[in-house]
Amino acid sequence: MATGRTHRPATRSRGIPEATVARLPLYLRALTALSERSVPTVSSEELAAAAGVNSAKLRKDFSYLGSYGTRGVGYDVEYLVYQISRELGLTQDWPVVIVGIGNLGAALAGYGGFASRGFRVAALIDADPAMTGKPVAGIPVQHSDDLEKIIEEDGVSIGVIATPAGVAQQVCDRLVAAGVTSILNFAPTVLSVPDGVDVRKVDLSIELQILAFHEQRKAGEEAESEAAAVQAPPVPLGSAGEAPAKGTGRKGPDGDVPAVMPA
Amino acid sequence: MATGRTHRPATRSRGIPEATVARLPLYLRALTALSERSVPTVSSEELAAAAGVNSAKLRKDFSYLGSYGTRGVGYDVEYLVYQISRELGLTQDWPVVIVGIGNLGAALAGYGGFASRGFRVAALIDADPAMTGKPVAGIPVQHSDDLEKIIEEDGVSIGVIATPAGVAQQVCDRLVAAGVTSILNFAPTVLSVPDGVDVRKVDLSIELQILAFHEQRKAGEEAESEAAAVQAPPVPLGSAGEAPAKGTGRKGPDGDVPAVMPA
DNA sequence: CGGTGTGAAAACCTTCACAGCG
DNA sequence: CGCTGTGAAGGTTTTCACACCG
Repeated sequence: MATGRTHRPATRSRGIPEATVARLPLYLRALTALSERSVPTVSSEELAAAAGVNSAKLRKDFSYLGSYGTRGVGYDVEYLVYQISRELGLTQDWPVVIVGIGNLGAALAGYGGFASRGFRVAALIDADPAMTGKPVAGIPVQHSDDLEKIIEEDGVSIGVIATPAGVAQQVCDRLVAAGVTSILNFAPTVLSVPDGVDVRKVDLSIELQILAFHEQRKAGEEAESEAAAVQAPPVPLGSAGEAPAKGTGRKGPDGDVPAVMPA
Repeated sequence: MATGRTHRPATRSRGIPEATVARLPLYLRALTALSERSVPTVSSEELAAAAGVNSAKLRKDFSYLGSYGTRGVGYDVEYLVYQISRELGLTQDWPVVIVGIGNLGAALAGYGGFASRGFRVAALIDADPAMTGKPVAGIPVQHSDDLEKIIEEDGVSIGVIATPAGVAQQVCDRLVAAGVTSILNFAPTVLSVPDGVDVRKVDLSIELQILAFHEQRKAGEEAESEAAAVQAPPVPLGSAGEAPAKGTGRKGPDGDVPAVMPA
């Protein structure tokens, strides 16, 4: 998912696997909840359940951070919260800019979990002059002409792109040129960035499509055995099939199966 | 990421790796763009670039679907669009309900990429009576009392949860009880669901934390060599320590390293 | 005894590199 | 000749299972 560098031959040791990094926030959330309920210690089994993973994975993950547990007892909640926060870099605060204050951008600006964990919305930026000055979630929107100035003045290194897809790459380029090195992209486009810049994307439509895939499969499962009919093997028949139509459409490559390409 | 089942010992063949499934939507998007520009064929190299992956991976991915390319030429764009759509189950349309019409829910309701690829917002549901009947993105909000009725009448199998974390599990339970078998969760909670139900989550805060981790590492890289000072090894000294205190910030815990657990 | 920490095995995913087809 | 399709190699992640410690 992350694009830029991420490799680096591991100078000495200090190499936490990416998969583990991606789970640390989950653990942290579960631990924070425990902490709020003043639970002093927790076992890998309990914590794993709360985080929705299995305990072997959790223990292995923690083993990359160091030996922070007590055998026969479990983990000290407060202590672990602190260690994970530190590992994730959440003991410092990260100013963040959000570019593109439409529906989504506004929702993000108002998102609580944002401020809670070390992130601070340093600025909201939009290209629409009509938005300039209007407060969204208590923060006045600034015009995108000032993007570079804002980034530099505030020392922002993380940018969130919530613009339409069409302008996302331009916005990205400007952010990067101004010094941003991590980008969270909500626009449905592939961003290209120079080495050393990380991009993560969040795409509703992709998530839904993945769900649809599994959903479809569940439906097919009922009629399971060998009835290789509607959407099965990669060669035979040449029945109907009816191709797409609208958002995509054109004629309708219909012979469905290989053999010869339509067009 | 997906929670529920996903395993199943692969009854016969028909096993597209999860990682591949997760990329199909990306390919589809890139292909759709090419299709709109009336590009007839594309090579694995070109398509891979457009989708932001490398070409070997793309070819391997496609090989799980079948042999849809032409050696020496490439892939027929229209044909591939259709094959991938079919594989993902996008040739049928999927009614979707969105529960929780706050800022985020409203943004999702208005999201274009939604309707475009086979998904149809069948209903918007919110617990606030003041919202009931109010149109959001052209669709009137319905009250959550009617949740079960809506799901059943429309044959909805995909639900999107955009409620506050506190009620997400209850909403999830009701959705599942009413027949939903795929859930996209935007609330920052781990949902537990019975076997056979898929959950995917989207969590802004987690994504930001992952970025922060890499960002922090970049910063540390500048002072690289062996100056094992600030955030290094897992054993020595035993200075301050000072556990955190809720929100995040407080003093400036700096003694930093382990040795003894605070608490 | 109970639960962590971890080698070793298994599963999964990516990349390489090239045979083979159009 | 050019590009797909794919075995095989290499890497990463997950799971197992148990030694070891409090």
